[in-house]
Amino acid sequence: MSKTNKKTPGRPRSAKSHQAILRATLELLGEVGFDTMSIEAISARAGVGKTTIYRRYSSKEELVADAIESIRQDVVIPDTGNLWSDIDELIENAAQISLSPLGRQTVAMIISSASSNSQFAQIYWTKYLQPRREAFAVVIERAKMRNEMQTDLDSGLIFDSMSGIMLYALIFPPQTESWSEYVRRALHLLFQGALSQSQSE
Amino acid sequence: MSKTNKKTPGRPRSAKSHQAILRATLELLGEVGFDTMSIEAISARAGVGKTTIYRRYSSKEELVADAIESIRQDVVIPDTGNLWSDIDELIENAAQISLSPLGRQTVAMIISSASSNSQFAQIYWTKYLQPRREAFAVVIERAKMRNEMQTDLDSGLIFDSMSGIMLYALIFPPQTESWSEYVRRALHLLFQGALSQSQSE
DNA sequence: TTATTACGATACGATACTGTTTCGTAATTT
DNA sequence: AAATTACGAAACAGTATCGTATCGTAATAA
Repeated sequence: MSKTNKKTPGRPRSAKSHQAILRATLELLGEVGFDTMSIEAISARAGVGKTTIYRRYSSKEELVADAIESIRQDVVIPDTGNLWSDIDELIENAAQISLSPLGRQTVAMIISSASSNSQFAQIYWTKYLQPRREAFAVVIERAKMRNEMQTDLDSGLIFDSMSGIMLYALIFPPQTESWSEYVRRALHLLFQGALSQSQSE
Repeated sequence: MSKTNKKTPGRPRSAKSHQAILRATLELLGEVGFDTMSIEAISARAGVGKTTIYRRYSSKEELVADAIESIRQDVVIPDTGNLWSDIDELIENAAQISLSPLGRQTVAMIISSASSNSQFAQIYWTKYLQPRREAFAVVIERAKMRNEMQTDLDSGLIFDSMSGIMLYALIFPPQTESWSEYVRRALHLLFQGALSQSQSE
Protein backbone atom coordinates (compact mmCIF):
# COMPACT_ATOMS: atom_id res chain seq x y z
CA MET A 1 0.00 0.00 0.00
CA SER A 2 3.00 2.29 -0.12
CA LYS A 3 5.44 2.81 -2.99
CA THR A 4 4.61 -0.24 -5.02
CA ASN A 5 1.03 0.88 -5.44
CA LYS A 6 1.39 3.74 -7.90
CA LYS A 7 -2.19 4.03 -8.87
CA THR A 8 -2.53 7.80 -9.01
CA PRO A 9 -2.40 9.24 -12.51
CA GLY A 10 -0.57 12.40 -13.40
CA ARG A 11 2.84 13.65 -12.44
CA PRO A 12 3.87 12.56 -8.94
CA ARG A 13 5.05 15.02 -6.35
CA SER A 14 8.74 15.61 -6.48
CA ALA A 15 10.62 13.98 -3.62
CA LYS A 16 13.53 16.27 -4.38
CA SER A 17 11.43 19.39 -3.89
CA HIS A 18 10.02 17.88 -0.75
CA GLN A 19 13.46 17.40 0.73
CA ALA A 20 14.54 20.87 -0.34
CA ILE A 21 11.50 22.38 1.38
CA LEU A 22 12.12 20.58 4.64
CA ARG A 23 15.77 21.48 4.57
CA ALA A 24 15.13 25.15 3.88
CA THR A 25 12.50 25.20 6.61
CA LEU A 26 14.90 23.86 9.20
CA GLU A 27 17.65 26.21 8.14
CA LEU A 28 15.45 29.26 8.35
CA LEU A 29 13.90 28.13 11.58
CA GLY A 30 17.35 28.00 13.09
CA GLU A 31 18.40 31.32 11.60
CA VAL A 32 15.46 33.61 12.13
CA GLY A 33 12.91 31.70 14.19
CA PHE A 34 9.34 30.68 13.59
CA ASP A 35 7.56 34.01 13.54
CA THR A 36 10.01 35.84 11.32
CA MET A 37 10.21 33.00 8.85
CA SER A 38 8.03 33.47 5.75
CA ILE A 39 6.76 30.93 3.27
CA GLU A 40 8.20 33.04 0.51
CA ALA A 41 11.66 32.88 2.01
CA ILE A 42 11.38 29.13 2.38
CA SER A 43 10.31 28.65 -1.22
CA ALA A 44 13.06 30.95 -2.42
CA ARG A 45 15.75 29.11 -0.52
CA ALA A 46 14.42 25.72 -1.49
CA GLY A 47 14.28 26.81 -5.12
CA VAL A 48 10.67 25.81 -5.49
CA GLY A 49 7.50 27.76 -6.18
CA LYS A 50 5.32 28.98 -3.36
CA THR A 51 2.56 26.94 -4.90
CA THR A 52 4.45 23.75 -4.29
CA ILE A 53 4.57 24.46 -0.60
CA TYR A 54 0.96 25.53 -0.32
CA ARG A 55 0.01 22.38 -2.16
CA ARG A 56 1.59 20.28 0.58
CA TYR A 57 0.94 22.24 3.73
CA SER A 58 -1.93 24.42 4.68
CA SER A 59 -0.12 26.27 7.45
CA LYS A 60 3.33 27.18 8.63
CA GLU A 61 2.73 25.20 11.79
CA GLU A 62 2.07 22.07 9.81
CA LEU A 63 5.16 22.54 7.70
CA VAL A 64 7.44 23.15 10.64
CA ALA A 65 6.02 20.23 12.56
CA ASP A 66 6.77 17.96 9.62
CA ALA A 67 10.24 19.39 9.19
CA ILE A 68 11.15 18.82 12.81
CA GLU A 69 9.60 15.38 12.68
CA SER A 70 11.80 14.54 9.71
CA ILE A 71 15.00 14.89 11.69
CA ARG A 72 13.89 13.14 14.83
CA GLN A 73 16.78 11.15 16.13
CA ASP A 74 16.74 7.70 17.60
CA VAL A 75 16.62 7.47 21.34
CA VAL A 76 19.91 6.52 22.91
CA ILE A 77 20.08 4.29 25.95
CA PRO A 78 23.66 4.33 27.19
CA ASP A 79 24.82 1.21 29.01
CA THR A 80 28.40 1.63 30.13
CA GLY A 81 27.99 -0.24 33.38
CA ASN A 82 28.39 2.89 35.43
CA LEU A 83 25.86 5.58 36.25
CA TRP A 84 28.13 8.56 35.78
CA SER A 85 29.50 7.32 32.51
CA ASP A 86 25.96 6.83 31.30
CA ILE A 87 25.06 10.34 32.35
CA ASP A 88 28.12 11.79 30.68
CA GLU A 89 27.00 10.22 27.44
CA LEU A 90 23.56 11.71 27.86
CA ILE A 91 25.03 15.13 28.50
CA GLU A 92 27.17 14.99 25.39
CA ASN A 93 24.20 13.83 23.37
CA ALA A 94 22.04 16.65 24.69
CA ALA A 95 24.79 19.16 24.06
CA GLN A 96 25.01 18.27 20.40
CA ILE A 97 21.32 18.66 19.84
CA SER A 98 20.36 21.59 21.97
CA LEU A 99 23.36 23.83 21.49
CA SER A 100 22.63 24.14 17.77
CA PRO A 101 20.72 27.17 16.49
CA LEU A 102 17.92 24.87 15.45
CA GLY A 103 17.70 23.39 18.92
CA ARG A 104 17.49 26.82 20.47
CA GLN A 105 14.79 28.02 18.12
CA THR A 106 12.81 24.87 18.65
CA VAL A 107 12.85 25.41 22.36
CA ALA A 108 11.95 29.06 21.94
CA MET A 109 9.02 28.10 19.75
CA ILE A 110 7.72 25.65 22.28
CA ILE A 111 7.88 28.13 25.08
CA SER A 112 6.28 31.04 23.30
CA SER A 113 3.47 28.85 22.09
CA ALA A 114 3.07 27.30 25.52
CA SER A 115 1.10 30.25 26.80
CA SER A 116 -1.43 30.79 24.06
CA ASN A 117 -1.77 27.39 22.45
CA SER A 118 0.11 24.42 23.77
CA GLN A 119 0.35 22.68 20.40
CA PHE A 120 4.08 22.56 20.02
CA ALA A 121 4.78 21.92 23.65
CA GLN A 122 2.45 18.93 23.54
CA ILE A 123 3.96 17.55 20.37
CA TYR A 124 7.49 18.05 21.62
CA TRP A 125 6.66 16.44 24.90
CA THR A 126 4.97 13.42 23.40
CA LYS A 127 7.29 12.83 20.48
CA TYR A 128 10.61 13.88 21.89
CA LEU A 129 10.80 14.08 25.65
CA GLN A 130 8.47 11.25 26.59
CA PRO A 131 10.50 8.51 24.81
CA ARG A 132 13.72 9.84 26.27
CA ARG A 133 12.19 9.99 29.68
CA GLU A 134 11.29 6.33 29.40
CA ALA A 135 14.72 5.43 28.09
CA PHE A 136 16.24 7.22 31.02
CA ALA A 137 14.14 5.13 33.37
CA VAL A 138 16.04 2.11 32.07
CA VAL A 139 19.36 3.77 32.83
CA ILE A 140 18.21 4.52 36.36
CA GLU A 141 16.85 1.04 36.81
CA ARG A 142 20.23 -0.41 35.92
CA ALA A 143 21.93 1.93 38.37
CA LYS A 144 19.58 0.82 41.09
CA MET A 145 20.34 -2.81 40.35
CA ARG A 146 24.03 -2.04 40.57
CA ASN A 147 23.26 -0.53 43.96
CA GLU A 148 24.46 2.89 42.86
CA MET A 149 21.24 4.59 43.83
CA GLN A 150 18.48 4.51 46.33
CA THR A 151 15.72 2.29 45.02
CA ASP A 152 12.80 4.50 45.95
CA LEU A 153 13.62 7.46 43.69
CA ASP A 154 11.35 8.65 40.90
CA SER A 155 13.32 8.43 37.67
CA GLY A 156 10.86 10.71 35.91
CA LEU A 157 11.44 13.45 38.42
CA ILE A 158 15.19 13.05 38.06
CA PHE A 159 14.89 13.28 34.29
CA ASP A 160 12.80 16.42 34.53
CA SER A 161 15.26 18.03 36.91
CA MET A 162 18.14 17.17 34.65
CA SER A 163 16.29 18.57 31.66
CA GLY A 164 15.49 21.72 33.54
CA ILE A 165 19.09 22.29 34.50
CA MET A 166 20.23 21.72 30.94
CA LEU A 167 17.60 24.07 29.63
CA TYR A 168 18.64 26.78 32.02
CA ALA A 169 22.27 26.39 31.04
CA LEU A 170 21.21 26.64 27.44
CA ILE A 171 19.57 29.99 27.97
CA PHE A 172 22.12 31.42 30.37
CA PRO A 173 25.37 29.86 29.28
CA PRO A 174 28.03 29.59 31.97
CA GLN A 175 30.80 32.13 31.61
CA THR A 176 33.72 30.41 33.21
CA GLU A 177 33.34 26.85 32.02
CA SER A 178 31.87 24.86 29.15
CA TRP A 179 28.21 23.97 28.98
CA SER A 180 28.97 20.29 29.49
CA GLU A 181 31.20 20.89 32.47
CA TYR A 182 28.67 23.15 34.09
CA VAL A 183 25.81 20.73 33.54
CA ARG A 184 27.93 17.92 34.86
CA ARG A 185 28.62 19.87 38.02
CA ALA A 186 24.95 20.66 38.52
CA LEU A 187 23.91 17.09 37.97
CA HIS A 188 26.49 15.99 40.45
CA LEU A 189 24.80 18.21 42.97
CA LEU A 190 21.47 16.71 42.06
CA PHE A 191 22.70 13.16 42.36
CA GLN A 192 24.48 13.65 45.62
CA GLY A 193 21.15 13.10 47.25
CA ALA A 194 20.17 10.39 44.87
CA LEU A 195 23.26 8.32 45.49
CA SER A 196 23.32 5.65 48.14
CA GLN A 197 25.12 6.64 51.30
CA SER A 198 27.91 4.18 50.51
CA GLN A 199 28.62 6.01 47.23
CA SER A 200 29.56 9.35 48.67
CA GLU A 201 31.83 10.14 45.68
CA MET B 1 18.96 67.56 39.57
CA SER B 2 15.75 65.76 38.81
CA LYS B 3 12.25 67.21 39.00
CA THR B 4 13.07 70.48 40.64
CA ASN B 5 15.32 71.51 37.78
CA LYS B 6 12.77 72.29 35.07
CA LYS B 7 15.05 74.18 32.81
CA THR B 8 13.83 72.84 29.46
CA PRO B 9 11.46 75.17 27.64
CA GLY B 10 8.37 73.99 25.83
CA ARG B 11 5.70 71.50 26.75
CA PRO B 12 7.03 68.67 28.88
CA ARG B 13 6.44 65.04 27.99
CA SER B 14 3.26 63.65 29.40
CA ALA B 15 3.82 61.30 32.30
CA LYS B 16 0.33 60.00 31.78
CA SER B 17 1.05 59.00 28.20
CA HIS B 18 4.26 57.45 29.34
CA GLN B 19 2.48 55.24 31.83
CA ALA B 20 -0.16 54.33 29.28
CA ILE B 21 2.49 53.27 26.80
CA LEU B 22 4.29 51.06 29.27
CA ARG B 23 1.06 49.50 30.40
CA ALA B 24 -0.13 48.77 26.88
CA THR B 25 3.26 47.34 26.00
CA LEU B 26 3.18 44.90 28.89
CA GLU B 27 -0.40 43.88 28.16
CA LEU B 28 0.30 43.17 24.52
CA LEU B 29 3.55 41.46 25.29
CA GLY B 30 1.65 39.06 27.51
CA GLU B 31 -1.15 38.60 25.01
CA VAL B 32 0.57 38.18 21.68
CA GLY B 33 4.31 38.10 22.34
CA PHE B 34 7.18 40.24 21.21
CA ASP B 35 7.30 39.48 17.50
CA THR B 36 3.61 39.76 16.83
CA MET B 37 3.28 42.97 18.77
CA SER B 38 3.28 46.13 16.64
CA ILE B 39 3.99 49.69 17.61
CA GLU B 40 0.71 50.68 16.06
CA ALA B 41 -1.20 48.29 18.27
CA ILE B 42 0.58 49.63 21.33
CA SER B 43 -0.18 53.24 20.48
CA ALA B 44 -3.79 52.37 19.75
CA ARG B 45 -4.27 50.62 23.06
CA ALA B 46 -2.44 53.30 24.98
CA GLY B 47 -4.56 55.98 23.33
CA VAL B 48 -1.54 57.93 22.15
CA GLY B 49 -0.13 58.75 18.76
CA LYS B 50 2.54 56.61 17.18
CA THR B 51 4.69 59.69 17.12
CA THR B 52 4.70 59.88 20.87
CA ILE B 53 6.17 56.40 21.08
CA TYR B 54 8.76 56.97 18.37
CA ARG B 55 9.75 60.15 20.13
CA ARG B 56 10.64 58.17 23.24
CA TYR B 57 12.00 54.93 21.90
CA SER B 58 13.92 54.19 18.76
CA SER B 59 13.20 50.48 18.74
CA LYS B 60 10.75 47.94 20.00
CA GLU B 61 13.51 46.28 21.97
CA GLU B 62 14.19 49.50 23.82
CA LEU B 63 10.54 50.03 24.61
CA VAL B 64 9.99 46.52 25.87
CA ALA B 65 13.15 46.60 27.94
CA ASP B 66 11.93 49.78 29.62
CA ALA B 67 8.47 48.36 30.16
CA ILE B 68 9.78 45.25 31.83
CA GLU B 69 12.18 47.34 33.84
CA SER B 70 9.28 49.43 35.08
CA ILE B 71 7.63 46.55 36.86
CA ARG B 72 10.72 45.09 38.37
CA GLN B 73 9.82 43.80 41.75
CA ASP B 74 11.83 44.10 44.87
CA VAL B 75 13.97 41.17 45.73
CA VAL B 76 12.57 39.09 48.54
CA ILE B 77 14.84 37.49 51.08
CA PRO B 78 12.71 35.16 53.18
CA ASP B 79 13.90 34.60 56.73
CA THR B 80 11.56 32.21 58.47
CA GLY B 81 14.27 30.50 60.47
CA ASN B 82 13.89 27.30 58.52
CA LEU B 83 15.31 26.37 55.13
CA TRP B 84 12.26 24.65 53.77
CA SER B 85 9.91 27.38 54.84
CA ASP B 86 12.19 29.87 53.15
CA ILE B 87 12.17 27.81 49.98
CA ASP B 88 8.42 27.47 50.04
CA GLU B 89 8.16 31.22 50.09
CA LEU B 90 10.48 31.48 47.14
CA ILE B 91 8.46 28.93 45.21
CA GLU B 92 5.22 30.79 45.82
CA ASN B 93 6.87 34.03 44.80
CA ALA B 94 8.21 32.51 41.61
CA ALA B 95 4.84 30.93 40.85
CA GLN B 96 3.09 34.28 40.97
CA ILE B 97 5.50 35.91 38.60
CA SER B 98 6.31 33.23 36.09
CA LEU B 99 2.92 31.57 35.70
CA SER B 100 1.42 34.78 34.35
CA PRO B 101 1.13 35.29 30.58
CA LEU B 102 3.60 38.13 30.84
CA GLY B 103 6.10 35.94 32.63
CA ARG B 104 5.80 33.26 29.99
CA GLN B 105 6.26 35.67 27.11
CA THR B 106 9.21 37.27 28.80
CA VAL B 107 10.89 33.91 29.11
CA ALA B 108 10.03 33.05 25.51
CA MET B 109 11.52 36.32 24.36
CA ILE B 110 14.75 35.72 26.21
CA ILE B 111 15.16 32.27 24.80
CA SER B 112 14.41 33.12 21.20
CA SER B 113 16.78 36.05 21.32
CA ALA B 114 19.43 33.99 23.05
CA SER B 115 20.55 32.39 19.81
CA SER B 116 20.83 35.34 17.45
CA ASN B 117 21.49 38.24 19.76
CA SER B 118 21.80 37.75 23.48
CA GLN B 119 20.48 41.21 24.38
CA PHE B 120 17.46 40.24 26.41
CA ALA B 121 19.08 37.25 28.02
CA GLN B 122 21.90 39.48 29.20
CA ILE B 123 19.57 42.16 30.52
CA TYR B 124 17.33 39.66 32.23
CA TRP B 125 20.27 37.94 33.77
CA THR B 126 21.88 41.10 35.06
CA LYS B 127 18.78 42.92 36.18
CA TYR B 128 16.57 40.12 37.35
CA LEU B 129 18.32 36.85 38.06
CA GLN B 130 21.61 38.14 39.35
CA PRO B 131 20.13 40.07 42.32
CA ARG B 132 17.94 37.13 43.22
CA ARG B 133 20.86 34.81 42.98
CA GLU B 134 22.69 36.95 45.45
CA ALA B 135 19.70 37.19 47.74
CA PHE B 136 19.41 33.44 47.66
CA ALA B 137 23.01 33.17 48.77
CA VAL B 138 21.94 34.87 52.00
CA VAL B 139 19.19 32.32 52.53
CA ILE B 140 21.65 29.51 52.01
CA GLU B 141 24.19 31.13 54.27
CA ARG B 142 21.65 31.27 57.07
CA ALA B 143 20.78 27.63 56.53
CA LYS B 144 24.41 26.72 56.76
CA MET B 145 24.74 28.62 60.01
CA ARG B 146 21.72 26.76 61.36
CA ASN B 147 23.57 23.60 60.38
CA GLU B 148 20.84 22.59 57.97
CA MET B 149 23.24 22.22 55.06
CA GLN B 150 26.71 21.20 54.20
CA THR B 151 28.93 24.24 54.33
CA ASP B 152 30.88 23.56 51.15
CA LEU B 153 28.00 23.84 48.68
CA ASP B 154 27.86 26.43 45.94
CA SER B 155 24.72 28.48 46.48
CA GLY B 156 24.87 29.84 42.92
CA LEU B 157 24.75 26.38 41.49
CA ILE B 158 21.83 25.49 43.72
CA PHE B 159 20.00 28.60 42.60
CA ASP B 160 20.60 27.80 38.94
CA SER B 161 19.39 24.26 39.40
CA MET B 162 16.26 25.47 41.17
CA SER B 163 15.63 28.00 38.42
CA GLY B 164 16.10 25.35 35.77
CA ILE B 165 13.62 23.03 37.39
CA MET B 166 11.08 25.81 37.74
CA LEU B 167 11.58 26.83 34.15
CA TYR B 168 11.06 23.31 32.93
CA ALA B 169 7.89 22.96 34.95
CA LEU B 170 6.72 26.22 33.46
CA ILE B 171 7.06 24.92 29.94
CA PHE B 172 5.84 21.40 30.57
CA PRO B 173 3.32 21.80 33.35
CA PRO B 174 2.78 18.73 35.52
CA GLN B 175 -0.46 16.94 34.78
CA THR B 176 -1.26 15.30 38.08
CA GLU B 177 -0.31 17.95 40.57
CA SER B 178 0.04 21.71 40.87
CA TRP B 179 3.10 23.56 39.66
CA SER B 180 4.10 24.46 43.20
CA GLU B 181 3.73 20.93 44.49
CA TYR B 182 5.72 19.53 41.63
CA VAL B 183 8.49 22.08 42.01
CA ARG B 184 8.57 21.43 45.72
CA ARG B 185 8.99 17.74 45.10
CA ALA B 186 11.79 18.31 42.61
CA LEU B 187 13.59 20.69 44.92
CA HIS B 188 13.30 18.19 47.70
CA LEU B 189 15.14 15.74 45.49
CA LEU B 190 17.76 18.37 44.79
CA PHE B 191 18.25 19.20 48.45
CA GLN B 192 18.42 15.66 49.66
CA GLY B 193 22.03 15.76 48.64
CA ALA B 194 22.54 19.25 49.89
CA LEU B 195 21.23 18.58 53.36
CA SER B 196 23.55 17.51 56.12
CA GLN B 197 23.43 13.84 56.95
CA SER B 198 21.78 14.60 60.29
CA GLN B 199 18.86 16.33 58.52
CA SER B 200 17.58 13.38 56.54
CA GLU B 201 14.03 14.87 56.42
C1' DT C 1 3.56 87.63 24.77
C1' DT C 2 6.75 84.84 22.36
C1' DA C 3 9.53 80.94 21.63
C1' DT C 4 9.72 76.27 22.19
C1' DT C 5 8.53 71.64 22.71
C1' DA C 6 5.01 67.79 23.05
C1' DC C 7 0.58 66.28 21.89
C1' DG C 8 -2.75 63.22 18.97
C1' DA C 9 -4.35 62.65 14.32
C1' DT C 10 -3.68 61.61 9.88
C1' DA C 11 -1.53 60.80 5.54
C1' DC C 12 2.29 59.12 3.26
C1' DG C 13 5.51 56.02 0.40
C1' DA C 14 7.93 51.94 1.08
C1' DT C 15 8.34 47.26 2.03
C1' DA C 16 6.93 42.63 2.88
C1' DC C 17 4.09 38.80 3.05
C1' DT C 18 -0.31 36.58 2.45
C1' DG C 19 -2.92 33.05 -0.14
C1' DT C 20 -4.91 32.55 -4.92
C1' DT C 21 -4.87 32.23 -9.74
C1' DT C 22 -3.09 31.70 -14.28
C1' DC C 23 0.28 30.06 -17.40
C1' DG C 24 3.01 27.00 -20.27
C1' DT C 25 5.77 22.94 -19.36
C1' DA C 26 7.06 18.32 -17.40
C1' DA C 27 6.09 13.78 -15.74
C1' DT C 28 3.30 9.79 -15.24
C1' DT C 29 -0.85 6.48 -15.75
C1' DT C 30 -4.15 4.33 -18.64
C1' DA D 1 -1.85 9.26 -27.66
C1' DA D 2 -4.84 11.12 -24.11
C1' DA D 3 -5.88 12.31 -19.63
C1' DT D 4 -4.24 13.83 -15.49
C1' DT D 5 -1.54 15.85 -12.05
C1' DA D 6 2.64 18.54 -10.45
C1' DC D 7 5.98 21.81 -11.56
C1' DG D 8 8.11 26.74 -11.23
C1' DA D 9 7.22 31.45 -12.46
C1' DA D 10 4.68 35.32 -12.33
C1' DA D 11 0.97 38.43 -11.41
C1' DC D 12 -2.56 39.49 -8.38
C1' DA D 13 -5.39 42.02 -4.76
C1' DG D 14 -5.40 42.41 0.03
C1' DT D 15 -3.49 43.40 4.45
C1' DA D 16 -0.31 45.03 7.67
C1' DT D 17 3.35 47.46 9.48
C1' DC D 18 7.10 50.39 9.05
C1' DG D 19 9.20 55.00 10.07
C1' DT D 20 8.57 59.90 8.59
C1' DA D 21 6.27 64.14 7.89
C1' DT D 22 2.73 67.44 8.45
C1' DC D 23 -1.05 69.43 10.85
C1' DG D 24 -3.33 72.47 14.28
C1' DT D 25 -3.51 72.46 19.27
C1' DA D 26 -1.76 72.34 24.16
C1' DA D 27 1.50 73.23 27.70
C1' DT D 28 5.43 75.30 29.61
C1' DA D 29 9.73 78.63 30.07
C1' DA D 30 11.77 83.03 29.35
